[in-house]
Amino acid sequence: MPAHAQTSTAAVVAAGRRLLEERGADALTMRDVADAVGVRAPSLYKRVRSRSDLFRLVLEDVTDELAAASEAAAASGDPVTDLRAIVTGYRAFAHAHPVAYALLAAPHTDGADERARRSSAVLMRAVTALTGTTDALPAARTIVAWANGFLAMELAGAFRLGGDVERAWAFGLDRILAAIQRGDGTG
Amino acid sequence: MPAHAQTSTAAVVAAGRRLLEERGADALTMRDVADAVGVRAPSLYKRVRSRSDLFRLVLEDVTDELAAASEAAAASGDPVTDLRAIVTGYRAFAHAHPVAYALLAAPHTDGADERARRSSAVLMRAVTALTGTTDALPAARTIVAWANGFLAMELAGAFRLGGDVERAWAFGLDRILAAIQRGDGTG
DNA sequence: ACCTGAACACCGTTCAAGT
DNA sequence: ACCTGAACACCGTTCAAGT
Repeated sequence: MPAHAQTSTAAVVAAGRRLLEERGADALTMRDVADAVGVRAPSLYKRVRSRSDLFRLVLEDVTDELAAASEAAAASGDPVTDLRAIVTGYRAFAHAHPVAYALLAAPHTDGADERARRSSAVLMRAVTALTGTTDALPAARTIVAWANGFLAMELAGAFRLGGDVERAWAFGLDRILAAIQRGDGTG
Repeated sequence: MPAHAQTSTAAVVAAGRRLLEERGADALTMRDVADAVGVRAPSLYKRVRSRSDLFRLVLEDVTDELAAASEAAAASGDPVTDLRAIVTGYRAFAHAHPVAYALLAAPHTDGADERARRSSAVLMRAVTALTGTTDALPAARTIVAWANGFLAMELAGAFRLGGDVERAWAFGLDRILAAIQRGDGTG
């Protein structure tokens, strides 16, 4: 009589994501994930290929959720309003899931391209509406680089020395939104 | 007769940095560092408190070198020229030491503040000359966030999907330098 | 078909014993 | 004073054996 499945890939990924966020990347061990889903560590290998594969699945889950949030945020039809909503959504997501967000900047494994394309599609659409097609790609890379860099530094505590972090965020967002729409041919 | 020292903290840190850059963060093991300096792993604990302490020392070494490069790069006296030189220097450093640079964005331990202040002093001076004191802090955070974010994405391969990365870099740098000097009161 | 304990080759780290 | 081998408590992962 075949043994019944005690868990599922989805449950393993969910447990991994919870452990990652609550106790950090180093605490995401196969034994602790197994404990969380009620099996022994070797059984996890029926669900995931390896620990790094589990890590990849967890980050894909995070990416999917971030993409869905972006899609929901960009609903006004006005490109500047939508871009503000998308980027503000990034920040809210980063604050809600700091460990996972910080890891999204880590080197991608093969196969992450399609997901990256999807997660940036909403932003590309708003940027293209703002700048036209010629500047859209470098403009999108500018705003995403700034947002990711700012949030990475914020999550890492690099702004602890003082000053007003909220003002720095508003300043950067205002200036960059204004800067990418100037069609002065420097791009 | 006391045993003679076979290595030094400097040699341990240098070996750790070499291993980190050549084989990645996971390959920086105490046993491999010990091999590289000609002792056994337990002897390393006479030089560093722990593996994470060694990691911190390695990243401080990297930070010092980056700060020195920035100081050397900012020599023209013109703030825009200096800022371009500093940020271009960040990129050259990131390309030369990709593993270490990617780790500089990681969460800081206590005591890293003074080093962070030193490494950003040159940039703060150029930004202040460009924007005046009122906007200097948010303006500096905007350009550093963009540069760090861009380089993190570049090193992570996030730009593999196509387009001209060099153009995106030039576009972002041009637009941000122009944007932070506009004194329009939005900051 | 999935689950398990035992085992393997690793880790970081400690410590008593050597010189 | 520093170095060492042995040992400890962990890892990820494999695998034969159970149901």
